[in-house]
Amino acid sequence: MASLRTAVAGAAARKQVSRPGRAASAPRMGLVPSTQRLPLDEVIVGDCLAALDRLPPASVDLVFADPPYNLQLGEGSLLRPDQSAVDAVDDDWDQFASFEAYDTFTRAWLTACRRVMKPTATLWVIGSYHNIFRVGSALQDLGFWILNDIVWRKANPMPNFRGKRFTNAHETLIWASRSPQKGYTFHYEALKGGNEDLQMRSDWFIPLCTGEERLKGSDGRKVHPTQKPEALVARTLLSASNPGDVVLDPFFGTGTTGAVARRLGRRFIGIEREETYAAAARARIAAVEPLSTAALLTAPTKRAEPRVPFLSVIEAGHVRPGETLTDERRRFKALVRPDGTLAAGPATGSIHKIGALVQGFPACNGWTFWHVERAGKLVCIDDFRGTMRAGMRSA
Amino acid sequence: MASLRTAVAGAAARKQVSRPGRAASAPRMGLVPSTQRLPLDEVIVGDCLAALDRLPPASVDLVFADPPYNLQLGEGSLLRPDQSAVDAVDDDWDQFASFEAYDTFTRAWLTACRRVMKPTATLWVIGSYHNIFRVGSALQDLGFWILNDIVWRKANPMPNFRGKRFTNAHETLIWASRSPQKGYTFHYEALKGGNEDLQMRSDWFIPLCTGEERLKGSDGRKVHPTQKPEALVARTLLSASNPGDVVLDPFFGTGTTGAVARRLGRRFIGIEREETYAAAARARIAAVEPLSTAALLTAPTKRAEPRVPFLSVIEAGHVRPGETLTDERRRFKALVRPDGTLAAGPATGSIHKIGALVQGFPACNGWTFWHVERAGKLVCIDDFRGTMRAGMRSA
DNA sequence: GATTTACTTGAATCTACAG
DNA sequence: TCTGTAGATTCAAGTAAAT
Repeated sequence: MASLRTAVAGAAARKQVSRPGRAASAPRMGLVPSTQRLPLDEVIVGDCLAALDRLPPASVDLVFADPPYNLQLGEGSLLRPDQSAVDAVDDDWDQFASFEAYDTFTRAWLTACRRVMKPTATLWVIGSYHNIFRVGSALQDLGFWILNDIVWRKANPMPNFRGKRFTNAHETLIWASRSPQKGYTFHYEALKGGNEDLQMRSDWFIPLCTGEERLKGSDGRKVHPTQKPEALVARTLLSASNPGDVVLDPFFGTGTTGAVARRLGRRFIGIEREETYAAAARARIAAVEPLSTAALLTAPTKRAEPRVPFLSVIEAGHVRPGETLTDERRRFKALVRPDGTLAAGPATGSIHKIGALVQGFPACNGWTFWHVERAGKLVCIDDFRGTMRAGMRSA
Repeated sequence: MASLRTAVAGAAARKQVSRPGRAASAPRMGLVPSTQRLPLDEVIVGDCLAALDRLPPASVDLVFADPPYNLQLGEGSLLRPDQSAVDAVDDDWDQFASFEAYDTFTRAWLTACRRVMKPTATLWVIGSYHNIFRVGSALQDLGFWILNDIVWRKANPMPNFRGKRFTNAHETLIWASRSPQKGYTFHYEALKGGNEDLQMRSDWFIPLCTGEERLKGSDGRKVHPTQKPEALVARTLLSASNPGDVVLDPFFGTGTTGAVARRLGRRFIGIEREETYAAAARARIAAVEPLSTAALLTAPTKRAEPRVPFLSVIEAGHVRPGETLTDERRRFKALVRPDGTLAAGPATGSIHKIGALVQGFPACNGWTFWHVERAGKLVCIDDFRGTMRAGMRSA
C-alpha cells in the first residue's frame, strides 16, 4: 500500500509541472474558470482545495500552513492533578478515519498549494509528532525540497500531567522549496543581525500564544484551539519573504498569518472553512497597524549590490597600474596590470584567479584577499569597492 | 535482504534464555533455526535483517537505532569560507536509489526489530530531516505508538557555510512503544530529579561527540563518520530501561550503545555490517568501567547563560519595531526593525554593529549602549535581556 | 608552567548570473 | 540549456603551537 502511494504521488508530481512566465495554464480541474485576479488581503470562506483550484498558477511567494494535526486522543478527558479538565483539541476538523485518510488529505492540499506557488516560492508547514512525519514524507514524495526543519521550542509548554512521557515542549516546522531549484528568498544577513551576529539556528525559542494576543470570544473562551503565536509566524515571513510578497495560508483559522502579513507589509490570501473563524480573523486583521515603510526597508544584501569591475577601481585612481598587491600577511604578491588583471610570475588573470593560484586553492574572493599599502598600512581593495558603491548610490 | 549471512557467534557468549512462560514462536523466515540463546554483550557482524531474524521473538527491552540518513549530497565538495573541504558523509551504506528504496529498507528493519521487542519494550530512532519523516511514517504504519519526538539540540553544530539556510543545529529522535498498549518503562522521577526538579522536556541540549570521546584510528582520523555522543544515548537508556535490561542496536557502528549500556549496567546486542567498526566497538566496550548502581543518577548538565537574540526581545514585546533607540546621553539614534536589526541612516545591522558605527568605534556592546524611553525615562535594553533570561531558566 | 593564538573539525541534501 | 567565472560564505570546541 505504501509503495503504491509513493508511486502514484510521484507520478502526479511529475505530471504537474506548471510553466509560469509562459502561457498561463488552465486551472487544474478544468471545471472552474480561473480568475487571474488574486483575492488579496481577503479571507476566502470555503473548502481549501476548491479555493486553491480557483487561484491562478504560480501566483504566490510564500505558503504558511497550519493543517489539522490528526491528534488521536483517547476516550476519556485528560485531567490535571487538581482534577480540572484539559481543554483538548477534539474538533470535527481534526478527525481522520486513518493514517491513509490523513495522507490523502495531505497530498491533496500540498499538491494544490504547489500549483499556485511561484517557482521561487517556499512553503512552511507546522505540526507535531502526530502528523509531521506524514506531512514531511508527502512533501518529499511530491517533489518539494526540504530546506530545513525548524523546532519551535515552547517557553511555557503544557506539562505532561500523567508523568508517563517527556514534556512535549516543541513543535516542528518544515521549510521547503517547490523543487530542488535554487533561487528562493532567505534574509540570511538580517536574521544574523537580529541574532547577536550569529547565524540563526534551526531551534527557535518562542512563548506560546497566551494573554492579550490570544483571541477570546464574548464568553471569555478561546476562539480557536490552536492559535499560533505571531512571533513564530513573523519569523517565517521575515526570513523567507519580501515586503509586498503574496503569502498564502490555506488553513487560515483566526488569521494569525494575515495579521502578521499586514503588520509586515506583505499581502495575504487566507482560506478558511469555518465562517466563525473567518469573521474573527477579519476583525483582528482590520485592527492591525502596518509598520512604517522605513522600518520594513530591506537592506541590500552583498549579493544584491551592483557589481564593480576591478578595472573601474583602477580607472577611478584607487589603485594604479604597476602597483603591487599583497595579502593581509604579506605572504603573496601580484602586479596590477592596466586592464584590471593581475600578474603573478608568468600567470595572469582576474583578482580571484590569481588569488586562488598563489594560495593553491580552488577558489578565492580576490576583493577581500588582496591589499595595497597606503601610508604604511595595508588597505583591502574591497574598501575601494565600497567607496565606489557608496558613490553610485548617491548619484 | 537476499543475502543471508551467517552470524559470527562469539565463543564467550553468555547464555540467556528468553523469559519462560512466553511462547517461543518460529523465526520469521522459517529458514534459519531459531536459537533461543541471546547473544548478549556481543557484536554480531553481518546484515541486520538476517541477524535480527535469528533472534528469538519478544526478547529485548529497548531498541536504540541510528540508521543511515539517506543524505542526498550534491556533486561537488562543500568548501568552508577558508577553502578547506568538509568531510562529507558519502559512504556506500548511506546511498539509496530512491525514497521508495529507503522506505522498503526502513520498513524491513523496523518490522524485524518489532518482532524481537517484548510487548513492553520501546524503541528509539535518531535521524535528520533527510530521513526522519520516512522513519516516523513507517513507524506509524507498522503499528508502533509514538510516545515523544525528542530534539537533540547540538551545542556546537556545523554552520551553514553558504548562508543559504538556517544552521542545521538539531537532530530528531523518535521514542515509540511497540503498540498503543501501556506498560513501558519510563523513569519520570529520576529524570525530573536530574533536571532541577522540572519535568524533562522534549528538547535536549547536548554537545557533539568530539575530542577524547571520538574514536580515532592510528592515522588520527575518525573511525566512524557519525559517532553519536554517549550523553545522548545515556539519556535514552536511563529514561526508558532498567539495569539488567537487554538493549538492542541494529546499526551498532563503533558501539556507543554498547559502551553506554555496559557503563549503565544494561546488557546489549549489537549488529554491525562492517568488521572494521565492530572491531573498534569491541575494543572500546572492553575498556568501559561499569558504574555502581548508586552512581547511575544523571549528572546535571552544566549550562552557560543562554544567549538572547535581540529579535526575541522584540518578539516578547519589550521593544516595538519602528521604535527609536538612543544612547544614555541621547546623542545617537537608531530605528528598530522587525527582524531584530537596527537602521541608522542607510546602514543596517545588529545592535552591536550599529552601536559601533554611530560612535565611530571598532566595536560596541549594543546591549548596554542602547536605551528606549519608557515613562519619560531611559531604560537600557539589557534590562529586557535580564528579564528574558529569568524566564528562560526554566527551559 | 601559564596564557594566548592558531588551527582543525563536525550526518551538508549550501550560489548566481552572464554569455 | 549548458558552461564558465565572479565572488560570497563559519560557530563552538578541542587540540596544538607559540609566547
